[in-house]
Amino acid sequence: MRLSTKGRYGVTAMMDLAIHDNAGPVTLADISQCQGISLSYLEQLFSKLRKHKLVDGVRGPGGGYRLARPADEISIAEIISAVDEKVDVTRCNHEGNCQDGVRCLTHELWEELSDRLFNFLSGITLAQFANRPGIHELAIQRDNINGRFILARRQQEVLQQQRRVS
Amino acid sequence: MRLSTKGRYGVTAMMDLAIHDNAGPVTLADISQCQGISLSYLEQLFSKLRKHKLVDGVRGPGGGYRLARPADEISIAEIISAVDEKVDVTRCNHEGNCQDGVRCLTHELWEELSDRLFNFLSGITLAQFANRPGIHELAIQRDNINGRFILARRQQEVLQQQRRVS
DNA sequence: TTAATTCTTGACTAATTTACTCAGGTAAGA
DNA sequence: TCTTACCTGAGTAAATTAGTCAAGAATTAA
Repeated sequence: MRLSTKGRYGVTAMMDLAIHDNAGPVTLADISQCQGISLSYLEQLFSKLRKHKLVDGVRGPGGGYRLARPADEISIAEIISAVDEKVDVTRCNHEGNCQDGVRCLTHELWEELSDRLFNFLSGITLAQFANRPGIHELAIQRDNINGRFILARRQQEVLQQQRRVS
Repeated sequence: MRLSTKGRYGVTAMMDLAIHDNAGPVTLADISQCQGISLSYLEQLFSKLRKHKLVDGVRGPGGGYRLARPADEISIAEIISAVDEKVDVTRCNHEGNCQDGVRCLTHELWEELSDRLFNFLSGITLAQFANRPGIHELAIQRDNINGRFILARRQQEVLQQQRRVS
């Protein structure tokens, strides 16, 4: 179990998707502007999220990313381990090289702590954050104020249709 | 909240101290050999642990480090934040520069998750690992087999006394 | 008192990871 | 066909990690 800013970026970006889940795909450019993360860096993160089947990419105009599964089936632990890429296999690989028993001992204790942490984060889903009362409305409202995102896009569509008619 | 190998080193080293707590100070050289961490790197980690009042250093022959408080009053969260040195203040510092409300929104959600994690780790103490039935006996036994640590040091003292007598 | 031991501090460095840039692709819709 | 936006990979600057080296201070044992 590891937790760095990389994991935080992954989780916050996924929260963003979850909040806008029912309003079409979200572009990385939007997330980039909102969260202050470089676009290409996000592309790398989402490449991993895609490979781990956590998001679906939708190409072409109007495309972007959406959650691959319902928000209540995606845990924080999944996101972090997808992005942070577990490393660091314990040096004592249960062979002859672990000559000192006490190392193994504290290793075992650490493994247990790590497991507890993972289980804790497995029990927390995106939905617990996205579906809280008021959050969704607040998001739409704020998007609207800033004149971007999905609502802004819808407005553009309306404008284009009006032009076509006239 | 962050969690890297540095934090793991800190926690496992502290577990080591907790296990040997009632048998005098533990030297960094011992921990270094047991855990496979370089001595000087441990010195840096323990410098931080000392500044955060988690351990006491005992100088001179027979010295080493011991816990500054009982193991049941030291939480994992304390150790990690002492060693890992919280960084990364959120970019949106509640001033005018956070122009996009959605950023603030996901930031708040992240903060909440971070808090939950911290509270979880605050509820886990060193004692929960060190005081488990059998652990302590096992540690002594293994130390004995490897002929090092406190027991080995005691044996040396006995031998030296015998020399004095003869 | 002297020597050995062990903590304590600081400066410096190699390796790794993070965060980012650039530069080109490819698929899908208008 | 043109634009949009995903997708990929190579390369890079900055930060962090992990470690080395060297000197010094406190304490105990001889």
